[in-house]
Amino acid sequence: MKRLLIVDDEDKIREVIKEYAEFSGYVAEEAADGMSAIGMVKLNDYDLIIMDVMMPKLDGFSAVKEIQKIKNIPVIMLSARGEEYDKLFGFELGIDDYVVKPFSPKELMARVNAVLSRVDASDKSSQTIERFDGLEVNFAARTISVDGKRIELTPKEYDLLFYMIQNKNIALSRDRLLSDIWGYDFFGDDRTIDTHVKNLRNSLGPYRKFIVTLRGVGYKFEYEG
Amino acid sequence: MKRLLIVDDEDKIREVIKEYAEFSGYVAEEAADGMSAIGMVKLNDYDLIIMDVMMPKLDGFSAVKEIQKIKNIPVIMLSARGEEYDKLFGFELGIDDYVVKPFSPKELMARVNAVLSRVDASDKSSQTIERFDGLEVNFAARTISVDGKRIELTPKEYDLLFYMIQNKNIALSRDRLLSDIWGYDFFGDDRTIDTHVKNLRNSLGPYRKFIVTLRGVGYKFEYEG
DNA sequence: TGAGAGCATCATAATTTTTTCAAAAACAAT
DNA sequence: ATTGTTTTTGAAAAAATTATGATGCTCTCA
Repeated sequence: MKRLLIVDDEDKIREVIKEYAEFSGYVAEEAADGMSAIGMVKLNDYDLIIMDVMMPKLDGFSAVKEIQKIKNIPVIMLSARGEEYDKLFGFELGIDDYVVKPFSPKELMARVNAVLSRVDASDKSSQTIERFDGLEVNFAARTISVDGKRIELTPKEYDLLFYMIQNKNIALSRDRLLSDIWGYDFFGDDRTIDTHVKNLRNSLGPYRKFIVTLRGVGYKFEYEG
Repeated sequence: MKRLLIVDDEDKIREVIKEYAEFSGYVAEEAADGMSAIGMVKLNDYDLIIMDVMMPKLDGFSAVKEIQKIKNIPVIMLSARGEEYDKLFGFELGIDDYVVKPFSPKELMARVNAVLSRVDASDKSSQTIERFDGLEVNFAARTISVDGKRIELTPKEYDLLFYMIQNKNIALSRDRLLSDIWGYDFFGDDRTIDTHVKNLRNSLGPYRKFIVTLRGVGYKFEYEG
């Protein structure tokens, strides 16, 4: 569950955003000015801050500046139409996106989702590595390693391996492999697959054994674990 | 190892300061006037600048003003006794301390230590610098340096590099790069990316190796550390 | 308004990958 | 064991992809 901090001096706007944010599955807290936003950031952990530019006491940019000294939190700035800001200036402050008022809550949430997923994606912990004995496959990084050693594959080898793993322990006919990996419009020889399987097996070294030949049918990635 | 830049038009004074600075464990470089100081700041990264007020070509205050536009570096000003300056004016420029000539090198170094430790302490949390071997990337300042040397990138190169780093170790398809960096409404050639990757690689010198080509897919910033 | 920077595009060179094909090997059934 | 069928393999041709260098366009700044 992600927590958002909404900073705007207009109660109504905060309300609208908060409501839609909660509807979208976020937990939302509010601050009415930059000063109290800073205080709240010190006390709590937020995943993202939505911050208005124009506010009494402490404007949005200054608040962001202070906040970034405390914690590194993604920020989306709200600015009124006609207010011109130097995007570069924003970048320096670590601002992730701008949304111009008036905006639709839906659009704002789309931006929130986008920023958060971007952050998540770069978070190492979300890297899904699958392990099959000494064979490690990292889909996101598009890498594999065999007994701890990085192995480079050709594009088709990756495609083939990834596809077979995603369908592990399932018999895969040549037809199916061809149409799913090569595309329905592939115009070539059945036996092309055999060659790629051969190459892939060679690349996998000892773990070639996971790729099983199904005579008369095709192949299968077999692993029970 | 901290690097100092000593800016003074009098050779003798520079010499004395440099000697004592190195004795105190700093790396010290020299500039004889404001102009060349600016040039050196552009090229290299310094942790602190010791700057004389009275200098030919470009006085100390003006030089600091320019330098602060480029990088945020702590400054200690040297001024002759009798020269009256508005301290507030100095504060606005981000000057951290004043030392009045004639000074003892020991006193000056004490001030240097004080300023640097103050900066270190306060800056820890806001440091958005990432290091990849000899490649330093400062997201906030939108600067990079290669083996300690400041490198200028074009806007697109920054965008590309920053995006790739934020998604390091993740395979990035050309589609994704295009839509996330150029924008979903970019209606251009895939191969445009290749050209920018080429430029970026050239800018990164030895660290071009971090940008890996993923044949049939796109690129990836690869760094394990 | 002229110089320079940055960018998109393109043609070509350099490189890698894919496909093809035929011989050898493996297999399954008689 | 023999035979017909299917798979594996190695090598070479063909195709695809990427790197690079050059070009012209646009925008900015002096």
